[in-house]
Amino acid sequence: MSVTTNANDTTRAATRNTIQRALVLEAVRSLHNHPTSADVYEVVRERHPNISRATVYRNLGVLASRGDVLRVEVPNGADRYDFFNEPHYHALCRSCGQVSDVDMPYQNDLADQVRDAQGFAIDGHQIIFEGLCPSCQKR
Amino acid sequence: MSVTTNANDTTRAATRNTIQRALVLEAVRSLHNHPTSADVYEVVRERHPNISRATVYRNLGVLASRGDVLRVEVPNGADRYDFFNEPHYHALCRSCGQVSDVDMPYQNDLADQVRDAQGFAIDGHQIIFEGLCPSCQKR
DNA sequence: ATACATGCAAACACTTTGCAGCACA
DNA sequence: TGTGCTGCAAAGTGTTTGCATGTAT
Repeated sequence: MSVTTNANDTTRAATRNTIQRALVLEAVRSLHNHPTSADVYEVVRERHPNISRATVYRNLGVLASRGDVLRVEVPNGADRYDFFNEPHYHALCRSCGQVSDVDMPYQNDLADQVRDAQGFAIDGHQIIFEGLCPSCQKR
Repeated sequence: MSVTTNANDTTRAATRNTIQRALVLEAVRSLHNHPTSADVYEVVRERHPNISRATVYRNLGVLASRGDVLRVEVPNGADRYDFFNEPHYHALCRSCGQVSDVDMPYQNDLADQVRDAQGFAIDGHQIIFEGLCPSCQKR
């Protein structure tokens, strides 16, 4: 019987483990400050100078859709990435745009408090706290 | 005594009431679907064809900072504007990007539940519910 | 009269995409 | 050995800015 490739493994799409992808993942895991794609690019480039921005963007996308990293979509700013993958909330600095994790219980039943969502089928939420980060408070 | 302009009125910066600004405000007030700047531009252009995008952007900024309209900064999408200026929450359609108001009590004391915000001075928050809008549910 | 506002175009920040060649499985 | 991935460049989207001119007050 000729089984072509690995027809049994339907759990994950065929993806390749390239050096670039591994370096991108490693960079996000090592940077605990919600790096932007530009931050990741700079770090990866130290070890792999020829990598292109497009590859970083593409791999951040792949890793995020796999759940290996968390994409934090910041209003009016570059996306940021988080090595921490449990659902949680973020604080955004109004002044410098820095993002931090916020330690607060996850509100699993928040949508229950919604009285009317104009017919939307709500399946998730995010909370972004706004304020000033420690260093911007001092200025 | 020569009082130059209106030196007594220190409450508001000197702004001019231009046709363009009035039309932008009117457009946001008439569009109850959280228009983007592009939507506003299109509407204003019907009556004032020569208006430039830059003027629309500048006026939306002025009106938002005055509090005449509410700017809704959507992650990964164009800013949207709301004629409704009380604090409230929004729902974002994952599929088409449409934004709707959500009827839910405003959580004035939400920040009290934060155990640790890494030293951030939190002064506000936003909640964005995510899901599918009515028309995208049917597809 | 003067300074804020406009229109235009260019620049900007961030991200995606088309394509030819490369390399992992 | 094939197709997923890469690097490059170009294009795309949304927004801001420099500058000369215009206009509300």
